[in-house]
Amino acid sequence: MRYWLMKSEPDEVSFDDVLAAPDRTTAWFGVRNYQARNFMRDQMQPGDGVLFYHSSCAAPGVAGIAEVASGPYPDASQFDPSSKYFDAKATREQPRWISVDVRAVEKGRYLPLTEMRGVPELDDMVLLRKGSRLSISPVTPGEWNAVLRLIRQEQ
DNA sequence: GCCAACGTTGGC
DNA sequence: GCCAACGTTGGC
Repeated sequence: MRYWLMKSEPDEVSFDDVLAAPDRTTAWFGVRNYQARNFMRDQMQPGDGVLFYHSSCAAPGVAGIAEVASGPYPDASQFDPSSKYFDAKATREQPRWISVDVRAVEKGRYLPLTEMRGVPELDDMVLLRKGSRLSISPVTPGEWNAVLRLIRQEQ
């Protein structure tokens, strides 16, 4: 069992959107970075823990807890010419990009990035490293436990 | 809107 | 295979 942090722009897909979706599950599409793709393809397993992170918004932070809910499969948006994620070099026979399904599990207190930066257990988090832009990054068990403790704190 | 940091592209 | 130019990410 591994742990991950996955970034989503809440204007596109927010944690509440996933909570409201059928089976609280959504396809994670639009990843167009090879390192992030390889994490999904090679390392993610159904049941892995996911920190659902809101990026590119007024107050970036962890919006909820989710889990990986499928194995990898081709990202449909790469084949759709009307999608901004269309990739002319991808074919059905040779897909380039993949998705996994993600299921919302628990919504706690919103944990802002600004607060995360002050938490000693999170000092080495990939997310917090200078210049880190990965949309999917690994989370250690220690980091996972620290984040869960924080989001379950009373407000 | 700015801009640092990083990834990708393409000429050579 | 190098690397400059360009594009993107994402916090601020």
